[in-house]
Amino acid sequence: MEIQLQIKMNEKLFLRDPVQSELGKKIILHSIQLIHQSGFEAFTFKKLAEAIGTTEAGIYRYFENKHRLLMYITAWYWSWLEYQVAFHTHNIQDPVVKLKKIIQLLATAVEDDVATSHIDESLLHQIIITEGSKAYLTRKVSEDNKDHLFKPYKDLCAKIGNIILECKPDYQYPKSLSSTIIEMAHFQNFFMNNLPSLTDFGRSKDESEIVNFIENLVFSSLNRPAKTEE
Amino acid sequence: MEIQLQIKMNEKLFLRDPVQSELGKKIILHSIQLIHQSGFEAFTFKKLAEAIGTTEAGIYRYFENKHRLLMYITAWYWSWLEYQVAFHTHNIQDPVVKLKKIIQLLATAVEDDVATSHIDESLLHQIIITEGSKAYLTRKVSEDNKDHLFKPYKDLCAKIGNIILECKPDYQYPKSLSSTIIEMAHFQNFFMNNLPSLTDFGRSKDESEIVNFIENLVFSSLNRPAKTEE
DNA sequence: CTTTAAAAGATAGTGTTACTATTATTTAAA
DNA sequence: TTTAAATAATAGTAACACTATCTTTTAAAG
Repeated sequence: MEIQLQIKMNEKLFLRDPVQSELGKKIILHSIQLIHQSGFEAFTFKKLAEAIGTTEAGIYRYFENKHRLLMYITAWYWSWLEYQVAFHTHNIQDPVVKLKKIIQLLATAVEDDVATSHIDESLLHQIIITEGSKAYLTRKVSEDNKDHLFKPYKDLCAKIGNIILECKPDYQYPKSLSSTIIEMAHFQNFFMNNLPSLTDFGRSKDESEIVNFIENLVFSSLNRPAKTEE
Repeated sequence: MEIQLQIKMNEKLFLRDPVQSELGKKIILHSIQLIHQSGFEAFTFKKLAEAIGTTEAGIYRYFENKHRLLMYITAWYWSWLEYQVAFHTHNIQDPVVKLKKIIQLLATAVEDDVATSHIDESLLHQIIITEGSKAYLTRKVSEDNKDHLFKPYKDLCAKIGNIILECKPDYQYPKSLSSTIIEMAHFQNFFMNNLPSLTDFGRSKDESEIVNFIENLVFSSLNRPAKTEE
């Protein structure tokens, strides 16, 4: 049985749909590899074109510029992750168990998903950790947001927020806690590997400790006894 | 009484010390203004030179490139904030009160500090929210880290970590919680203003709600009853 | 099997960015 | 008053971020 997973992307993310052609798929595949290798700053359409064996102009027919390409791959990642979440939490009743599963999915290295041949999810995960926030930390956020380019991220955040509310219906900050979980899963990973003294996992470099930390944080808050102290 | 606050910066951050000359101070002042106006991506040494009334080559005598300049102003900010923390928590005994004060300092807009004439801290605070993480989210982190360029950030993180331990000596993740507080104070602010659906403060756009959220999160964790549930 | 259109490839060109180098002028200390 | 340091002025280069145009290939439609 061979199943190919297709994620429908917002059309504003590209000029020509990359999944519709060989060249398009090569662009995605190689841009992930190149960005992973040398980082987004050093990544250029020229290098990408050389890696693929096409020309700069060829890439520009698919993506307006490299920032839009980054937007595309991050949006793809969040969509894919939402699918992963749906898949792995399916049939789980207890919202606490669900939420733990989600934290684990967020904070743990992913394996390459065979259902998407032109994308290496484990590389992508690494990229999102380092480059993901650059997709929105720009002056064009609001503009990009109006084009709904962050919808996958927001959908995932909303979904996690709802599960948080299932755990504790009167919790006041489901969305903020949700975005905190997402961001911290990545930031703590980046810090652990690059600025270890900002974390408590610098020695072990063990992702499961990030899971423990986030679980501790989240469930302390959600299991908190009704207002007495403070 | 007029007191000027001087922060000693790591010499690797610059080629020529900007606080030692008028031109240098202008570079800092105007770069903060320009980055605040149009963002770090759009910021160039040419524009900066024009704004100051000098030449590109003039700027290059002070800073190797614009990334180093960003490193400089972020490092300056964290040093200044550590001083603020020391100042505002001085004479406070209760570590919980201290920690609350720190959360408030991190998450709340700062007023311009008159003791530093060439720097507008309120603009700087805005810059750090949007551009701060770009200082370390690069391929050069480890290299920059070896030059101790992140020391101010790490010092602040360690300081907060110690106060966390004062609150709860057996807490397992003081450093991770500390970096989480710092990052979330900024990220939730960015989200609140730019991608409000990722937070629960999109309506009010009230910074004090960020303070409440972070306090809730932190003190749930620190007041957590000794292992029983979960 | 041929026409036609779309996609891709090849090539060239432009303005901007990120620098480096050189020389002249100002300023400020010896 | 000399001298050195800092600054200003100017020029130049390689890479980057595009845009334009034209030709060839490919693939669908008639």
